[in-house]
Amino acid sequence: MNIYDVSEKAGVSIATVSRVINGSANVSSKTREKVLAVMEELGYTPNVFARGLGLNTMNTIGIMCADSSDPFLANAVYYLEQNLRKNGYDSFLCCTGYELSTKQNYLKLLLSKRVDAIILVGSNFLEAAKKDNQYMIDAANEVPVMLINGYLAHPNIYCTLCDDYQAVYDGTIRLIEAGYRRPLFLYCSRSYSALQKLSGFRDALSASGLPAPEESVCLCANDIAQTKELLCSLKGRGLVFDAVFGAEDSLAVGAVKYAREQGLRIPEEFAVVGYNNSMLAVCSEPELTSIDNHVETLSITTVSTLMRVLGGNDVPNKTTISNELVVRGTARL
Amino acid sequence: MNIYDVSEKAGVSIATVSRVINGSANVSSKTREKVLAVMEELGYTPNVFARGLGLNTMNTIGIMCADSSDPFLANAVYYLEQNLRKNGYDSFLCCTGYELSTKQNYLKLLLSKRVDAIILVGSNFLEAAKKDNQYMIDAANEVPVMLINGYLAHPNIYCTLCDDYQAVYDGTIRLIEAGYRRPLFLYCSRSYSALQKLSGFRDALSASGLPAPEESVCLCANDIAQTKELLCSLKGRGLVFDAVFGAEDSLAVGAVKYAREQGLRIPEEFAVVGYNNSMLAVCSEPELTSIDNHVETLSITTVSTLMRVLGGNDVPNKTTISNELVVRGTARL
DNA sequence: TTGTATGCGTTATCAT
DNA sequence: ATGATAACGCATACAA
Repeated sequence: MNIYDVSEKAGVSIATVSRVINGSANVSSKTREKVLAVMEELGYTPNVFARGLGLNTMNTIGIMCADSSDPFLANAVYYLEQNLRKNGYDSFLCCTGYELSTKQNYLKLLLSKRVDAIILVGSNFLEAAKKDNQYMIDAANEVPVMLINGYLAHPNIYCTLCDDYQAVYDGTIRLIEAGYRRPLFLYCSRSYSALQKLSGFRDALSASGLPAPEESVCLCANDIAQTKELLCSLKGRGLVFDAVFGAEDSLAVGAVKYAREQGLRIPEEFAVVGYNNSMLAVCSEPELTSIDNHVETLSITTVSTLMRVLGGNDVPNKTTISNELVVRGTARL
Repeated sequence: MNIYDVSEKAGVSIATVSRVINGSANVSSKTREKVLAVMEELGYTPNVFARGLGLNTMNTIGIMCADSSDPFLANAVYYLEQNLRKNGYDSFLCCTGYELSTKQNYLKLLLSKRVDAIILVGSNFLEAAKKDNQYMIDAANEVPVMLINGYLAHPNIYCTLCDDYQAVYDGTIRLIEAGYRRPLFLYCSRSYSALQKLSGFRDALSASGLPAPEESVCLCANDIAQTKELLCSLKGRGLVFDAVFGAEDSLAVGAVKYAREQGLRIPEEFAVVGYNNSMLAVCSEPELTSIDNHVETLSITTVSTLMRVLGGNDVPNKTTISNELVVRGTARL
């Protein structure tokens, strides 16, 4: 079943059938209807490979994310897929894990599949060492590369980020102003985004004239139970803190569990702020005060930016979305 | 940059280059190495479209799920993608939403992309009306269709499910034996899986000789806060219940919040059991006793079954995985 | 408005 | 073991 079958049955040439398929104006409406009728009758579908061979595109976007079961990434993937489809693009999904070499391989693989663009979701794609980001630059030489929550200045790389630095800075200031003088910052990755948050926290301490000892920030595992244990042991070792700002909601939930175990009243004696405003925030008891980074907006913006890029428009390389502090029970700010 | 460039530079014909690419045995090792060297030097990558045109496949599997941000589905998608890739297949992701016509369209779209098989994740793809499942049967006439958590008896449709009926049946029995004589079942969808769970609950009540009035099961929204409200209003209307079995963890969390608001002690006065053993389970306070449906096993089994099908093996149409009750704080069973 | 002929980059068949 | 050449199904430049 191919274009020849249709053309034969419709009594026209394959060129005409092709024109109908591609909505060319140069077809008489009578011919068009005849052809459409035959296509319908035969249940004809153009062969995407033959089509791709000529056009060298299959209207497909490669999406890479480290782990699509992470709630933030899962949401992003969902919104991306939906919006890409609205624009007539399909999505090739790649869950790369967190290892550099794997990411590099998968990116090459996507390119070899002739995707029209690549979207990298999550700041974990940005490596600390500059040369380790070369693979993204190489990719950008072939197709547009979109970064969600990461920033890399290079032609044909377009970044959409939420202002993590500012969000944590502002949130920390509000914690301090609310009377929590010894906030502790927890994070669980050295990604671009995590480091931004970290800076925001440190700068807020400085700006408030509070001491910012090394112990006021702590790297930990992205796990509720382990976070609780960590906090217990920190407390056991004499560290004093009256609030926890988690770089992820899961860390914040761990802090809530810690407070409960220690018999600390939330939010009177102990405050907790999370990040992402995920389902965990409303699951927690009390519910988490958390920063919403507007995943949906982030995703929609990325797609619309990409569409403009593919349309040949001139587009800014960096778009920043502001976050929002959602106040709930763990911190009345 | 194509196969001709390579053949020219290597001083062989394109046929030989093609043989090298495809690992044909009929190439002298000397020639092979020469060609490989040239390919490496030129950074040559075969054109997937031309390849697809000849082979009529691109080693791609279509994955459909209603909403990749649902934790259960997100996990499944993640494991599927990983395992498919291990087997040399790429994944086309489609988030279809819950509307029938949309699902039908997306399935057709995947077929038109010439995927080698389709995996439908989640029992929400099975409609109550038999004729509404015809679209899957149509698809099965073209490529293997894999169902995760759904059952449809038809050639070329392969189902992998966890035994939801048995899991809920057993769990309910254990609740009753532990002394909770008035369990309430909450569910939030009419999917195949949800109905299985419902039957399990009802049968457990009967088997225990307990009355099973219509009010002992309740359809509600998949939302923590709304579930809590619903339970409060049920209680207000005089319904008596001392345990809640939620068809999803989120419903169970809602029940925990309800108990807290009512001042009921968990698990002494009030027990809660969830389903999926998701992150919500350990986030909740107390942590949820929940049924683990082994998403990873489910996904791995699906992929390995698919590989056997694609390999031309004879494969059973239905594989059932048993679940496991994970006991935590909300019900000491 | 319509048809003819060619190219797209492979794989596969057939010779050699 | 290797090479020449015909599909594969479509889009498109060009001709009519």
